[in-house]
Amino acid sequence: MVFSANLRSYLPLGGDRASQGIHTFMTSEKVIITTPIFYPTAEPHVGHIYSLIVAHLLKRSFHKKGNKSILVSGCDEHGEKVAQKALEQGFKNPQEYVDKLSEKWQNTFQKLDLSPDLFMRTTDPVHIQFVQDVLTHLYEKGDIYASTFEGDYCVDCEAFLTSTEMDSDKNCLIHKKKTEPRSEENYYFKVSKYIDKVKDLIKSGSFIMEERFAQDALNIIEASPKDLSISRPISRTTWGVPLPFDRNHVLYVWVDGLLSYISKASLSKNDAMVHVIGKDILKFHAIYWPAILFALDLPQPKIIVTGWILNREEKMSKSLGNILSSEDILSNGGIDGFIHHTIGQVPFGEDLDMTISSLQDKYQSFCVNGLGNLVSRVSKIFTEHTIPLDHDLVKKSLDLNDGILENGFLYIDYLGYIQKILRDLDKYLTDSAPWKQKDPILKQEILAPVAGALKFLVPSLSLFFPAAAKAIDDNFPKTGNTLRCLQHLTLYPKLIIPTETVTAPSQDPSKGIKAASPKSSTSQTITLDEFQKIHIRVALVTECTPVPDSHSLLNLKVHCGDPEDIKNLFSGLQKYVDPKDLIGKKVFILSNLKERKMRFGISQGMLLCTVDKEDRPYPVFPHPDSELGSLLS
RNA sequence: CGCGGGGUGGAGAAGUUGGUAUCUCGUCGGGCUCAUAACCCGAAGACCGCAGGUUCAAGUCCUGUCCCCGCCA
Repeated sequence: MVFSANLRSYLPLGGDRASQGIHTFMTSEKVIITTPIFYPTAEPHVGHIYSLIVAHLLKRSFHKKGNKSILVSGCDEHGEKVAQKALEQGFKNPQEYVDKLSEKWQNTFQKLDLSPDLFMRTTDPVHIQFVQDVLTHLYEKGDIYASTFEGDYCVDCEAFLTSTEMDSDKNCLIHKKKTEPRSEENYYFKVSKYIDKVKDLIKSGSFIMEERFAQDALNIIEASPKDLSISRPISRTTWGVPLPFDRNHVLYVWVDGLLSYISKASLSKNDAMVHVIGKDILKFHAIYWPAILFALDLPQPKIIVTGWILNREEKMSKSLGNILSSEDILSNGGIDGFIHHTIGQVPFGEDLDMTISSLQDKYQSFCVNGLGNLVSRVSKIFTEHTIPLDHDLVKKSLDLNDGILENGFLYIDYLGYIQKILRDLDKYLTDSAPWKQKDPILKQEILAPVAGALKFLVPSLSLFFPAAAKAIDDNFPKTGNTLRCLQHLTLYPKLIIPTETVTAPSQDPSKGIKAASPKSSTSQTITLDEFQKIHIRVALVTECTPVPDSHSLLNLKVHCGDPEDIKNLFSGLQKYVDPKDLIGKKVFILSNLKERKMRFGISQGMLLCTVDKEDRPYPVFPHPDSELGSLLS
């Protein structure tokens, strides 16, 4: 792919063509990293969180390379629509409304542990003063002029319509009403004065990450009006920053929003800037924003365009009801699974599919079964040893931190490489079988390189999973060449999925289901037919003994009314139930479960239990009068 | 013919300058029992959208064609 080389040229990961981009950052006083500022009336969803994740990842990368940085995110609180919503919701004034909303956004970020260094609100007096200073400056410079806009206005939309929003007779497609020609006085920013500079910037290749978006941007320039309308008359809305030179107008929200990147983070000539944006807002960041920065004689940013997160291949939108929220992330494994799902799955700029079950999947396979389980098995038996730094596994981990990051790895590759090392460690453990080793010294020697490798992976891991990395680091304290292990560490709890997924949703070939709303996908329904395939019967326990060599299993012999037809069952109840208490009891078993060979024998069914808060199992007992063999129905 | 992206095992994706089709998940079989029902090994499964062409050789280059998606506030 073309963009790979391009991407390397300015990400802090380094690479062949790194010189220009990296140089900018390495010599800069600080790097301002931004996400888009969000529209507060929306519910925070995975798309917003994706851009925050990328921004945080960049910040940690810059930090690793020794750059100072400040992460800016926030809410875009002005504009006609916000004012309108505030009114609808019965707020006295828009300010009260946005106060409430932005608090909600800040709380969400905090809950996800993704708070920015600077949470911008465009209603902040400092920001407003800055914006007005900028406007005054541009006005005095002659870059802003007044002009009359003529167009087709729909009274019900309260907006000028474009040709696609009207039929051939200039009727509004939404309201089916004739539009009226209207003219409105507006102020314009002279984009045209700087457009050649902007084009050159785009063509330089060090501005926008992927060539295809650069090409997009150039196409958009050709198709756009020469100058940008930056004001709205107060007859339409008063909820915005007043133009300092004409109090009958307020500033267009987009300009207000763009300036929030620097109004409090204070961009100086020696600073650098990276904007993480979605591809839908390319126009403002790739054309108007650089033009404004040129006009202000400030340094130009780099732009990282992220793709969309799609749910069943539809762009997420409220109307489709297929938005995955921050709550969905938290209740399906949390942020680390999400990070692996996004950063580890597609390069920046590509779209990716995400559903509740894919979120669960990523969390379960990478976090729980991968990293979490590895840490668990090592920390269970490892106590204390010197680290052999010459071991291959340890060397790989060290290399990853010292060299490979500088060597043109993309994040997606980098994360993949970490995963590869984790697999190597699992394989090493299986092959060298330290649990078979009776001599504690030799056992420690086998385990030492794995613990060491984990320890040295910490800086790499912390790029992506700072909390988990810290937990590992703390659990394996190092003094001199000695590594200790404090406790058996469970990094990621196993995901408890509230309802049984009877059929794997990912296999579902029906394409009609578009709105995989959180609600419907957590309470998946099955048909009666499907339920009737499940045979849950009353059975009598005839024998019950602990399984030798097992610390958790009980071996049960049961029958469903015919004493000749004995079924062999295993159940992990040893720690919780006295075997004698079960003998002679009626229980529920899943009787048509496929036979499965286990280490201790053949399992021909499943004893049904429920669990308490601690996951402690309790067998379920039928009514004493229940007939043996009768079906639960 | 508006611009752009895409069609590769059941799912999601790699596949730079043409040279043995790769990875993750899932499925099946085996191993292991330290670990969170986990981990390790192996296997099955792809007419690379379709049709032509260039070439000793095409997922990759060319032409045509069908389908999906985004943008044109």
